[in-house]
Amino acid sequence: MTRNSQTVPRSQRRARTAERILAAARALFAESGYDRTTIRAVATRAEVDPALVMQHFGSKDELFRRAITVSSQEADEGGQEKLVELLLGILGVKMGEVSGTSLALLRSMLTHPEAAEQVKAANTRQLNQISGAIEAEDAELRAALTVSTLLGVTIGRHLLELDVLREADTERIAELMKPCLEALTGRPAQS
Amino acid sequence: MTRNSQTVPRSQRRARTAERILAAARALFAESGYDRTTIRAVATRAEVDPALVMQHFGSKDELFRRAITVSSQEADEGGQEKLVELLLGILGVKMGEVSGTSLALLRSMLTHPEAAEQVKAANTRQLNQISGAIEAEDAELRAALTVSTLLGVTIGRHLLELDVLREADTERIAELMKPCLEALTGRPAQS
DNA sequence: ACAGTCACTCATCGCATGTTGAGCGAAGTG
DNA sequence: CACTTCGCTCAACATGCGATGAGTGACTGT
Repeated sequence: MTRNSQTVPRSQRRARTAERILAAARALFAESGYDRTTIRAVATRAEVDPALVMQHFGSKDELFRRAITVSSQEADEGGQEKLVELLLGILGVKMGEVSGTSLALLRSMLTHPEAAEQVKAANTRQLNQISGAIEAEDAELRAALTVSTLLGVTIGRHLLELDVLREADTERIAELMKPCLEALTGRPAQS
Repeated sequence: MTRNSQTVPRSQRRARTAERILAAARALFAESGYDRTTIRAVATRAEVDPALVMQHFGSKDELFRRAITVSSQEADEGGQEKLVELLLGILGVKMGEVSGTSLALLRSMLTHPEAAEQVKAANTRQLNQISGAIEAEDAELRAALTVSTLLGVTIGRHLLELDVLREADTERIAELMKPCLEALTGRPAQS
């Protein structure tokens, strides 16, 4: 009668509550960031004792690490399309349905050192991918500006929740951003 | 022999230490954000007792409020130039020498509710100023995207401190961003 | 059915933080 | 010089946090 009073193997039950805790953690980290999210709050949301969270993840930092770690398959998906299409894809991924994992990460990137590292690493990855496809000079700088630009839009839309951006249609945003990105990348795929 | 062992009037002396505390607070808030900045740390940096900080500002929240409040003259400067020039001006202001006040505000905007409100308010102000000058349809949306874009670059450069952006010359960045902004605003001042 | 395992809870600790009030000593005032 | 004012410090409190370790009861395999 603890929670899942079904015939579920013990190991699987444990794995499920672990996932439930992780989901609660992701949600709260995404809402309030690292510092303002307490283990107690995560436990409450997961309908579990705070101590259990510790038993599962060892420490708050480790919980956070697990919460913001993208499944590395999720990270590397998205093939080798044309540049701007790729960028709009990033925009789409980041805007259409940004994963709770990403939001948790982004929310804390300005205040939690490791989150910042993680974001910088992700940026570097995208940057390399993009800059290789830019023919113009200053390819790296252009790529960095491009990524930052997209980051800004994502922040405005999902973290700050600026009304105008939140209400706007994803496709319309992508449409408006396209020439902007083309300009930054040296217009590889002009309309 | 406390600190300024000169013939300084008492009121002025108090005002000076208040300013010293405020400066320390701004620096720390800009470095670490609201939650990770402790009153004790501010006091230490200002070479002052923690209790004195309370006596001056009443609470940590009030200290933060004072630390992130732009002097309202500083906010409204920058005349009515042509649109893209204005934007590049914002870029310049935000990039060349971003004030500690702004950095303190920006650093906490994702985790501190009031900081978020403040940023959104500032964004709305800029948004109105910009959208009025855009002739294309979706003026508001375009303006919001423009502001978010600049926000992203500022974050990447000064908060995340992405290497490529930090090392880049301000003018070069402005130069690269110009066509991008023109595209977003409907190219009002084409080269 | 019995013993052991294991997911989970309870009570509690240590610590850092924001905040407070009493007190000190130098600057100001008559 | 007496007396007050006031900028400032010291010691302490209350709270909420992450973290710990002993305990409990249900599930498991034999």
